[in-house]
Amino acid sequence: MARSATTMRADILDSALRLFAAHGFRGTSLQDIATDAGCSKASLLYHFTNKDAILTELLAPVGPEFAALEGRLAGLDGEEAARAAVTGLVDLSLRFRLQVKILLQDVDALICRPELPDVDGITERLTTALSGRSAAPQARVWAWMAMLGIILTSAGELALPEETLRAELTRGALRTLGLQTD
Amino acid sequence: MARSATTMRADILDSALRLFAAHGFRGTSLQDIATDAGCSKASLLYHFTNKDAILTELLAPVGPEFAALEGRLAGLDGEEAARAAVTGLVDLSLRFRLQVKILLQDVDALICRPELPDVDGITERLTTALSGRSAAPQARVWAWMAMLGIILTSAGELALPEETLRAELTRGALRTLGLQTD
DNA sequence: CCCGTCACTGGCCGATCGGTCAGCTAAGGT
DNA sequence: ACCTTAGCTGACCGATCGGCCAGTGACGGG
Repeated sequence: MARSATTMRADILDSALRLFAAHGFRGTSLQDIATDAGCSKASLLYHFTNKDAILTELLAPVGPEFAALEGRLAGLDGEEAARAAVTGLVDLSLRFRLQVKILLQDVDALICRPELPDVDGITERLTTALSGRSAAPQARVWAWMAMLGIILTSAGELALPEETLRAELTRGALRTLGLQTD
Repeated sequence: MARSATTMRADILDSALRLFAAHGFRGTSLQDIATDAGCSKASLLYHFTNKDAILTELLAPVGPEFAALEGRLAGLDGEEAARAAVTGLVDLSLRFRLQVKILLQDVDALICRPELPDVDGITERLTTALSGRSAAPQARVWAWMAMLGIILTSAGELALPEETLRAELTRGALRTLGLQTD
C-alpha cells in the first residue's frame, strides 16, 4: 500500500475540490485530479464509483445546511426574514466558498441530479426570503442582486480576513435590500 | 444552395449565442449548434474557421464597448466615478446579457485568449471605479458585490420590462455602494 | 508459510470531441 | 452547352473523455 486509505481518499477530495472550483466540473478531467493528487486515474475509480460520486461527496454537506437555513427562514416574514436570510447566506457562502462556486459554475449541467442540492429551488426560496416575501419587481431584483453579490463575492479571491469579509458582505447586502445597517 | 450565405451565418451565430449562454462554451458542441441551426457540423466549419472563431465573432462588439466605458471613467474620481460606473455597467450588462453570461461562465477557459476581452483587467478597473478609487477593504467588497449583482442579475431570467430592470439595478447598486439614490 | 484481502495500476474500451477533406449540387457567366 | 465557383455535406481522423478489468504487490491472520 502506498499510503493509508483515508489519506488517499482525503487527498483526492482535496484535489478535486480545488480543481472543480478553479476550472469547473466539466473542465476538470479525472486525469487532472489524479495528477494533482499524485496517483493514477484508475485509483480514483477504486475509491469512488465514478466522477459524479466525487462531486456528490464534495457537495454532500451543502444541501442539508441550506435546507436548515430555509427551515429557520420558513416562519419569518418581512424585514425579519430578509435580515435572517442575509446573515444565514453570508455564513454559508463563507463556509462553503469553493463548493458554492462549483455549483454555480456548472448549474445547467448539475441540476436534474436528484442527489445534488436543488439549486433552482434553493435560489428561489432564498430570494423570496431576501425580498421579505414581497412580489414587487424592485424587491425581487434587489433580492437577486443581494444573493448573487454575497455568493460570488465570497467565492472570489478578495484577500481579506474572514471577519472583515463577513461584516462587509452583510452590510452591503442589507443596503442593497434597502434596510438599515444598524 | 440551401439558403443565402448571410442567413446561414446569422442563423449559426444566433444558435451559438443562445446555446453558449445556456450551457457554456465548453458545454456546447459543434454538433449541438449545427442541429439547432439546422445544418451539418461541417457547414459550421465552412463559414467559420473553428469553434473559437464563432465565439470571437459573438464577443467582438463587447470588448470595445467596455473599453469605451473605461475611457469615460478614467478621468473621474470618488462618487462621480462610482455613479458613472454603475449606469455604464447596467447599460452594457443589459445590452449584452447573453455575451456577458458566456464570458463569466467560462472565465478560466477564456482568459489567455488575446483576441477576447480581458475579463480580469476589465473587472479590476471597473471595481476600482465603482469603489470611487478607494482602497478601503469595505469599498472593494461593496464594489465587487455591486458589479456581480448587476452583471449576473441582468444575465438571469427575471421576467421584467427592460426599463424597470434598468432602474432597479441602478438603484440597488448605488445603495450597495452606500450612495444616495436621489 | 501461505493465502486472502486491500490498495493500487497499466492498458484497454467505446463514445464524443474539434477539425479535415474529397466530392456533390445548383446558380451564373461566357 | 460548358465551366467555375459558392454553399454545403458525409465520411473520416486523432485526441481525449469517463470508465472497466485483469492483474500485482504488500500486509495480516491462521
